[in-house]
Amino acid sequence: MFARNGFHGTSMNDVAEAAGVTKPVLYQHFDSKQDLYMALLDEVGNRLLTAITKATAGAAGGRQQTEQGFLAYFQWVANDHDAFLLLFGSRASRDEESTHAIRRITAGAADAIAPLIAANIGADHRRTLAHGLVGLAEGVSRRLVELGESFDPLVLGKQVADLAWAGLRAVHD
Amino acid sequence: MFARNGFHGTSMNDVAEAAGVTKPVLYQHFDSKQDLYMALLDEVGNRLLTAITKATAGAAGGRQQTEQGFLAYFQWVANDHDAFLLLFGSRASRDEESTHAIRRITAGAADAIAPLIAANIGADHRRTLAHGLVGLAEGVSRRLVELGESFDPLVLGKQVADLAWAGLRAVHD
DNA sequence: TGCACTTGTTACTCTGAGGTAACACGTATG
DNA sequence: CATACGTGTTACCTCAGAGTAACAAGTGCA
Repeated sequence: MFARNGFHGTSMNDVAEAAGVTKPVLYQHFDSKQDLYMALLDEVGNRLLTAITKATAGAAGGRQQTEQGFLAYFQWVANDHDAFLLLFGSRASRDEESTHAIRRITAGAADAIAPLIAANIGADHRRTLAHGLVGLAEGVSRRLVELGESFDPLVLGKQVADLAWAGLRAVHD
Repeated sequence: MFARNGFHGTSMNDVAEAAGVTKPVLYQHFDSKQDLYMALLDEVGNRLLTAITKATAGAAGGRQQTEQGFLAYFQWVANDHDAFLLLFGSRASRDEESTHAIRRITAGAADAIAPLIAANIGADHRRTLAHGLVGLAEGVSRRLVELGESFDPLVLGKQVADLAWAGLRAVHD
């Protein structure tokens, strides 16, 4: 519900009805709407980070890691469009608290990417580009998900990794 | 106000107060809060699109266009952080209508980028990568703006254009 | 001076939705 | 059978905030 209609577009009654219960039941498990939303963000975000971390850890060499990392990302998206929309969709409205939660996720993804970037540039420059590559995957995914198109993560991962890897080899201070 | 606190985090009283008037005055100019918000999105978005279009039109050759395009983007961001946050910040909550408005902007930016991509790939693949590059610039900017860091658009544009251009030369079907 | 018009303000209505109090129903336990 | 408890529901309270009605105050024109 949150993924598709946003935080403010989803009432606790909506959530309760979708869960097949009534509102007070929700409040037995979560202190507030915000609390429920945060739990959801954390859950979904951690799944993404875990997938990426595992994928890059299990690959040898920068190029392999790049491909596996993007592959894991796009598999995560393809596997659960709603999860992507919840974190990165345009409906995801955020207050102070959830903004931090999302920032933690993107920063985590960037941290996984940063080491892949040529070492002959400054740390700050590298972090900046790392966040750019996270945005690259996000931009690609948003278009496909919001248009409702299905896609092959294998193909997409390869295509985007090609661009990213070649780009990363070219950067310098 | 909308850029910093989001649509739902900003009341019409807030807007009115910031404008030095009272609420009914706003309703003499705009039919509804939504109407005001949409006018703002359109205004700001068109400024971005115009800047990019002009920049790429005035450049000769793909590489030049790439650099000038990203430069224009980052100049727009550096010049008005709030404008960026309004369209792409994490606080930007969006209903159906504003989502379309934003999509029009990103699609417009992608359209300006798409022709730069090597022609030996399918049109769909090209559009996908174009949206990815828009996301690239967005990801880079979001980090810098939300961290409140100031930056030099000239340097940043060059760095990102280097990555993008090298990446674009490497893509194939 | 007096009337119409523009432009603003104060003070109100009303609805959506978050959150809660009180109550009903099924099930283990003495 | 009766009591206590867990788990759910209905029905309510409350309040922020969008939108409006009624009213004040300055300004051009006869």
